[in-house]
Amino acid sequence: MAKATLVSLAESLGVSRQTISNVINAPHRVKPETRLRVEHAIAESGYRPSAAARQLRTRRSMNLGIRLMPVVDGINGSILDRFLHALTEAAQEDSYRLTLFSAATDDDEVRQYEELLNVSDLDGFVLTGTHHGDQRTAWLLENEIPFASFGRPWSDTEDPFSSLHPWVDVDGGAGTQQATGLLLDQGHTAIGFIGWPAGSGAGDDRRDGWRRALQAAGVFADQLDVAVNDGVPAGARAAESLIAAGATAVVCASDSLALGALSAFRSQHRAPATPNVIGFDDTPVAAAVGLSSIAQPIEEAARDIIRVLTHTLSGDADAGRPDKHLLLPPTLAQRVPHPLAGNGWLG
Amino acid sequence: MAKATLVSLAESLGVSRQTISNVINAPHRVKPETRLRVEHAIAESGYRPSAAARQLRTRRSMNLGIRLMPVVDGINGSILDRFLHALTEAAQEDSYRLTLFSAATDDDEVRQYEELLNVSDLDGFVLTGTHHGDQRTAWLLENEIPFASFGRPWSDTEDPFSSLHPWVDVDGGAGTQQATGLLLDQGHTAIGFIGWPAGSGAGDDRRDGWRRALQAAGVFADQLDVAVNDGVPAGARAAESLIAAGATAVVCASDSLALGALSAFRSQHRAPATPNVIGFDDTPVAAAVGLSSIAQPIEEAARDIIRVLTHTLSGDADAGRPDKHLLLPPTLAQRVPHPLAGNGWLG
DNA sequence: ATCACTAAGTTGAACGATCAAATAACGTTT
DNA sequence: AAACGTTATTTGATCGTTCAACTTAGTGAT
Repeated sequence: MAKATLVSLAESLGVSRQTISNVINAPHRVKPETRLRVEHAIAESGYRPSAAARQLRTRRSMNLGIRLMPVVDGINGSILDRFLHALTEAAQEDSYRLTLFSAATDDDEVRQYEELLNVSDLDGFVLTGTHHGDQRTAWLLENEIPFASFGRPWSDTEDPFSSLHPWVDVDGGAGTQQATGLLLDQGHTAIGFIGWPAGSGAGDDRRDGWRRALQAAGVFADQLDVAVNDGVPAGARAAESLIAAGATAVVCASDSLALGALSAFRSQHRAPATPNVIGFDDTPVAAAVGLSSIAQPIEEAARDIIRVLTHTLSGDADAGRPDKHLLLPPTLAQRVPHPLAGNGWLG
Repeated sequence: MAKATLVSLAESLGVSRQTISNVINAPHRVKPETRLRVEHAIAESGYRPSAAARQLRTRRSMNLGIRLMPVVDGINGSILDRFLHALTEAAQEDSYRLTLFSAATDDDEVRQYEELLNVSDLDGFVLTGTHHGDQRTAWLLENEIPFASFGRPWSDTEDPFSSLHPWVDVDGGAGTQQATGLLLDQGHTAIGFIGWPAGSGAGDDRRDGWRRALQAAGVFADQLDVAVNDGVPAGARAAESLIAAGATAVVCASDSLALGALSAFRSQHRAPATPNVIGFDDTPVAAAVGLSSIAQPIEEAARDIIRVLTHTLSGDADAGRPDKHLLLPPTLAQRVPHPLAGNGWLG
């Protein structure tokens, strides 16, 4: 038998196409009796509405685009995994779906926007990893494509809370500040920071948190600040230099770096009774070796991003509108390193 | 100005809509001169074809669905990341896009198929992690939905190479067999295997490879076979019991297990000069600690899956058809453990 | 009996592309 | 110059919905 459509179903039932459409999209408009009759016929015939026809008419695809970031490091990458998951589920709950695309660079990402909008109807985009002078947000704003970003718009001059596009971010600085505060409470004064080279927004923010905590405590430790590219070996080397400079504890911008640092402390037999290395992102590996780490509420962030984006898309009035800009607080996952853990992840 | 369509563009250019359509879809049919004129006008007007209208007419969405598996373990999860990436890129090259969805169980996955087919037009699905008695493949076949799976159809009675649906898989058994062979060559005879409880298809296949290698060498080692659920701690405990039983080397069904095993060997100071623990999947963490591991050609697998699936969808004749069933050989990434590595990942 | 209102259902007209068939333009051959 | 075969372009119909406007019937107030 031929594939069922609204018309074919309507004919066989003796009602109009619109009635069937109403059963699907606005059941309250149909008399319960006929509704049941139609619903039964739908199930019977295996009728499936054509999404294309609906999209053509309603001008909405219920599809959101998201870029799959290049795999950099299996350790930190796992948080992206969680994010993608939460995002998919949140979108699903609001009847949206996620369309993947991959791009090597930001420029490439913009090219992909163009391409995707040409061949696919996307209602909006989710951005991750915003940074200074981000070309992508500029392009999207200019072309009036709806989007929301995980990451605030980093700018030296403008207040992120007055930005034109919705965003959700985690207050990394508050996290490192809290972590540093904890180490201070435990009696450490020579607390180092291992982070990334300046300019990355999120990285600078994390460094600032560490600095703020020390300043508040009246401790001067600017010389205990190291900037390296991410990775376990780099973290170990950085920690070695910090130990040589007298550091007794470190806060790190990532778990990869922290894992290296932990290893450095252990191999120098400088491990105190209480945890003295704190990582960032609370990855599974951190949990496995008992590394304390700053945990981002990533699932919550994903839900908020979807909420704020779908709200923009639904075009509702501002009444009852969720906040367009959200800065979520991280939490500190405190752990006691396993007695054997951390010794020699990679020298 | 209003949004440009084929008709509005055609009018302003003094040509017919079909000519513009041809410029986009079959440029060779249009006189170079007019083609340039049209192309210029397209760029000028910022015209974007409506994907929905095209889909409605052509009855193809160029969209493939893929389920995002639950995050289980940051270590083994990273291979899924690579797979998803490669799949996205391969799809992109063939002008297909990937639509994500998540499902907690297989039953749930089938429900999602239903739902997705109702609200979204998907041309097909990519399945991962096939297993014995897989409900999903059965449902998809019954409803005549095109799909391809990463993972052969596991069955005790039927030959996977005569299965009705296309699949691509990696010959895990060949990998563990080769790995075991290498350990035999190095003089080990008491070689253990740490794998998962029977029934998982891929897991059983890996165990079989180990067994085949030992049988071929005339070694009997059935008592050195341990089945545990995946994880670093479980691997460590399993290795301890194997060491107690006299094992001098182990092959593992995953890097998580291998990491635990490496740790167990080190903490018992039983580390020989040559690597005696071999993992599976060649994850970034394995690379970081210098763990030898069986590497799946995951990018190649992804490309092959897309190729075979898109071919099915294009409906071309069997001539020039790629193989519907592909079993790819893994490779062994041999590494020398870092002197400090592996000591106490988690006892 | 009239009017206003709501509820239930119908109908014509889009939405914006592609397919298939028809026509126009053009150089070649007879 | 007529007939022919390509190539270039146009036209009519169609894909399957939803929107907006319309009919019809039923309810209750005036």
